[in-house]
Amino acid sequence: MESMETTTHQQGLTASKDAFINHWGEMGTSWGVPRSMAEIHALLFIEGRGMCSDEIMDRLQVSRGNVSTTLRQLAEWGIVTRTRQRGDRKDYFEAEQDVWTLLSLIVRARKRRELEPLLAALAEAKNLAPGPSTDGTKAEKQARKDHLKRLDSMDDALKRLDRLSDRFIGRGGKGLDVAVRLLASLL
Amino acid sequence: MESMETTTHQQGLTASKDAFINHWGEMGTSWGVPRSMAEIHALLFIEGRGMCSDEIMDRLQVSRGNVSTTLRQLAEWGIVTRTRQRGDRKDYFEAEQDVWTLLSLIVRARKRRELEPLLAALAEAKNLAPGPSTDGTKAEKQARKDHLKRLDSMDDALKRLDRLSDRFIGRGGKGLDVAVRLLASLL
DNA sequence: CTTTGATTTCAATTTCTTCTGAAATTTCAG
DNA sequence: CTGAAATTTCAGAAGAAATTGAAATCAAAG
Repeated sequence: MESMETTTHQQGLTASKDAFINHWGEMGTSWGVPRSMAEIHALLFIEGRGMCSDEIMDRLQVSRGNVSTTLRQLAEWGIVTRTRQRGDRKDYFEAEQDVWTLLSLIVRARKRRELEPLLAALAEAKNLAPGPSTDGTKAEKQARKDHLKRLDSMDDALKRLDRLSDRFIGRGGKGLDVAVRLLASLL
Repeated sequence: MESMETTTHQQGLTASKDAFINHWGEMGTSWGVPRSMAEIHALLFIEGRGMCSDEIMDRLQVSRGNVSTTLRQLAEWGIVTRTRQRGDRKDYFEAEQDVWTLLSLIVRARKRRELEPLLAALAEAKNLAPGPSTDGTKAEKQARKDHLKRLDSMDDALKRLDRLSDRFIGRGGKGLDVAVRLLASLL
């Protein structure tokens, strides 16, 4: 019976999608991303087509407000694109389908939001630190020197990562892919 | 007046340390790390010496229970080392001082806790997905094929990252440093 | 073995984040 | 301009996560 087969397949397909969505949402929480945001993204990714807010609400059982806010953020980060279909007032959203581009966009957004402010903070901490003047006991001088060294080593490492991500993630999208293949090939 | 100079320097040093601790704690929260855990780590890093729980409690104003639990986790991840001084019942803790080793340890811990479970979840999702049998409409067959392709592309990318991190982060500690310099030199 | 000092555990609490839902706003067709 | 259909906003509710603190446990010294 043809339709029974089809039903079974559909069930499997849906179960597989659900599993993906659930786990992606779970992962989100441990990375500081709200579960529902990760789930909405996972849904759009795994469906691979434009969806409107009503469909998303129904499928994931989340509120309209949540969907609206979340989609705006995802769109800001470039992970999701808003499109409209002619003769239809609704907005449709679809997720970036290329995984490396997706990862690049995520890295880029986090770099902006978090790495850059941290670098600014390190600069501030360096400013506050006393310079290497000659007074104080020997131990005090050493302590000031060591402190600056710690700040510098942290600063150096993060700046290096910052520049690297500019290079390999900047523009295009395949940069990350290239970098990973390159590293892998160099053992 | 010598002691005044010294006082000023001490103040600057403390202010600089505090700034570092505060910002590191702030960063922690946006990466899903409890603020107090990030702060405790920052304190140990920036002091660069063994500290006992009482000193940490006093300095950061956090509870004994919190300090105990947090230090155990940091020690589990290898970011912090527990030591004892002879003739002293207290435990002393000090943080890894090499920044690249530190970053490696962080990446390793997150990989274990999050990347590996996600890879397992993807395998599960693949299992649940219907295979590419020939029945159903043309559109249905295509949908099954596309779905598997999405899961595979995600799986591929994450597995690649998983393997890379094994290579460059595994053992030692300087692997990350090498990888970053390598990439930077290759433009 | 007992005492003392330290650490661990965990239920209760507090704090912070996320989510909801309805009102306000915007958009567009007619 | 008007009204229908959609989106956005945001105050409050719900929920999740972090933190406390005190009791239980453990460990070393005597």
